[in-house]
Amino acid sequence: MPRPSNTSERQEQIVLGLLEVMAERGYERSSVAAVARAAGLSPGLVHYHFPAKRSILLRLIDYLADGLVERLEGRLAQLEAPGDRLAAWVEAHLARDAESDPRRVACWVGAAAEATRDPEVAAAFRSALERSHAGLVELVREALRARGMSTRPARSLAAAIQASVQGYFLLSLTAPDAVPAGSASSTLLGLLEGLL
Amino acid sequence: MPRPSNTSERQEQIVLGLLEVMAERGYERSSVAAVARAAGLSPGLVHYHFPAKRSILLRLIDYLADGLVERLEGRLAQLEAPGDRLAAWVEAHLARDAESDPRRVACWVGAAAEATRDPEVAAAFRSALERSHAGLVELVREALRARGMSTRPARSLAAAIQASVQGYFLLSLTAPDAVPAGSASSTLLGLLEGLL
Amino acid sequence: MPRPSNTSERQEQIVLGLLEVMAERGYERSSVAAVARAAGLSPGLVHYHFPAKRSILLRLIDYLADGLVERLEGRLAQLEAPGDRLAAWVEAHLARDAESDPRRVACWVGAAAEATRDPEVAAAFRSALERSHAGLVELVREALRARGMSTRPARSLAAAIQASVQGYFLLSLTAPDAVPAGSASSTLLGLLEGLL
Amino acid sequence: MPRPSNTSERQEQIVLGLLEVMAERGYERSSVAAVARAAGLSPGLVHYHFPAKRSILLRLIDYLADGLVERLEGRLAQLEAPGDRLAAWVEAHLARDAESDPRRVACWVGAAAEATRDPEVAAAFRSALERSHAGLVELVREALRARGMSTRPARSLAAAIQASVQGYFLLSLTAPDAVPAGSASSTLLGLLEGLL
DNA sequence: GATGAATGAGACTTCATTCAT
DNA sequence: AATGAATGAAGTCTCATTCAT
Repeated sequence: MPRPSNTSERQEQIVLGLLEVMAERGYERSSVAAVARAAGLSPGLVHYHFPAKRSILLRLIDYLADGLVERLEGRLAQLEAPGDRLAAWVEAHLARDAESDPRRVACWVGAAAEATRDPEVAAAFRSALERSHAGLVELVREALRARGMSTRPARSLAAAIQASVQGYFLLSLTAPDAVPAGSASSTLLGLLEGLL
Repeated sequence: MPRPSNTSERQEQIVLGLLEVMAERGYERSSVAAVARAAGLSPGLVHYHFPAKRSILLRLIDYLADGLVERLEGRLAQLEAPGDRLAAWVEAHLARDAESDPRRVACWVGAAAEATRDPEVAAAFRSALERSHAGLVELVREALRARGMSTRPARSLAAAIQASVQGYFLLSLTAPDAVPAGSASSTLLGLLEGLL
Repeated sequence: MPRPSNTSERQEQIVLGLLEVMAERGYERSSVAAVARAAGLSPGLVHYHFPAKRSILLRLIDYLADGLVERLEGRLAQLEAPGDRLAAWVEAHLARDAESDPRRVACWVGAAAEATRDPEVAAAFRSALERSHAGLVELVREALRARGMSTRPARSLAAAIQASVQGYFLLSLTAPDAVPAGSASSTLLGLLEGLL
Repeated sequence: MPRPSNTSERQEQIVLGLLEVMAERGYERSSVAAVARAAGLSPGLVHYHFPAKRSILLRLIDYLADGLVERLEGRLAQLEAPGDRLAAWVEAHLARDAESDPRRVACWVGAAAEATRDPEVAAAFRSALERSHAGLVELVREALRARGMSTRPARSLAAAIQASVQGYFLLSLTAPDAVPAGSASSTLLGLLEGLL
């Protein structure tokens, strides 16, 4: 009687272990042993379910993107007005509510740093980013159209918004005092308001 | 007859070695031996001039800030109009010209990631950031005043600008395709224009 | 109602798995998991049918000897003249025809190396070697007798022949260019001719 | 005052450590730690002087070849007659005298087995073999010429001699009882005598 | 009989730091 | 000041073997 595979549960368990450890120590210093401990598993088992440490990170990046997309879709579902929808995108990223998890932000920025030197991580990171960015470009285009403006600068504008969001992530981790509490999403939306 | 100290030249040499290696591999993977090699020195000498590997990073963070401030002052020196001065700040950060060095950006983002988990690095990073951020807040305030607007949102606005800049740094390293070439500083300035 | 045992089929399957993997990677680097995969079985099953990894090797050594003896008997069956029979022995070992399998040679030499340090493997290897060597000594004796020569040097001669064969195996794996194609068995037979 | 490099002494020390351990356990089971211990060094130091375990083996193969060539040249120096010189080649390989070291033979055969699956080791092994084999071909050619025979079969004959030698090595390790003591070189020379 | 998860020891390798010279 | 050898801890990964199902 074959034993049912539990690889996907275990993998998620391990990814959550990395999420926890990496938020604290960064990727490089998250030893496989520590990740295993955080996941409540034996060190050997990690390599039974993942071929290498790096592949856990790749999966974690996906996992973070999944969470974001889900959150985004929840907020977009009920909105019609282009302006509202764009605002919802920004808030899904920047709102610090019960759902949001600072560990996720820390891992995300850590993954970005890792992407800087590892091509495989870079690809995963880009593709994860793309999942929210493609939607953003479209939302910007809608908003421009709704106000009768040219959609030409849509990509540049989307890039500016994305950059702001990523930058807020980074600042919230490294220099939170520089960002007045709660100002992030409202200020960014204000800037957009001005332009549109 | 003691030899004349050459510690400060040597330290700069070593800092430049780290700049080079870290841009390629990240901080954690920059071995002291590799840094020494890049600096044209022996591994032992590194620890003669620095107590620990981390102190090289602390010094590098300062070095990066020095470069930025210098660049900033050069650009601000000749400008009077508040709007121009604010634009100069943005361009000093985002312009990709002969002076700018992608390795510096890579190290800066790497340092940010490192600051996430090491308090001492965090302090150095915050203080380096502060050196350009304090000026930014003041420039924003000037610009608001020049247009007869309240200076109340100055800090929030400065934070948004800073976030955009940091985010552009991060995106330029991890997903350059998302940012239309040359759009960074002009788009950000456009957003500010809209608001002011 | 116990299931009928299929251990012996399974064991052969596993031995063939080792033959395949070991020819490629050597014994030490042939993981049980890889052997199982090559055999189309699960890792756990290997240890159900064999107490330890080493016992697969012991069985493989026997298996290789079986193949050789079978081949030998096929060739000897129809020959009467002592000279021909000795030549048949040599050719059974050295001919590279459709029946011969380079993987077997690789495993054989790998087993020899393993025998160097593991007494149990050494015993199995010696006993496998003996199965073809005993016959060889006898064939040499016959050949000497047939020419009216003393049979005293039979063992030494047989050893020389055996050494040549084993050495050709080794060279064919490590330095095939040193051995002109097809020269092995004819040259060795030529040397014997000269002596006899 | 720079410290004088001792890398080459250390490397030799480490190679001798591998010689010792590998003769006993084979290459794969010779842990770097055990090699270091045998060499009287700390484990870390081994990797300071060698980039990887494998490179120690490459160096050992060279070392073994050096020893053989030296021994060979000593024996050839004083001989003129082609027949004697060929005999000297054989004896330099097979004589078991005070100079000869069974550990070297064990390592040599182990290296051959390793060459079977590692291309870099294979190259080193082939090149080491070539150092004695090139001379052998020439000696055979001389001997044939001296007796007014065609030198055409020189390469095949040399291969047969080389194979015998390598085979005697292998048998002496795995089945010494099959080879009557002291018979190796005299029997092989006898075979050559018969042909020439 | 069969599966595949689980374990834990041990392998190779890297590296910050120390120290004799 | 400077060199480069030396150390020892820690990291990633592999794997024979065991065991619940």
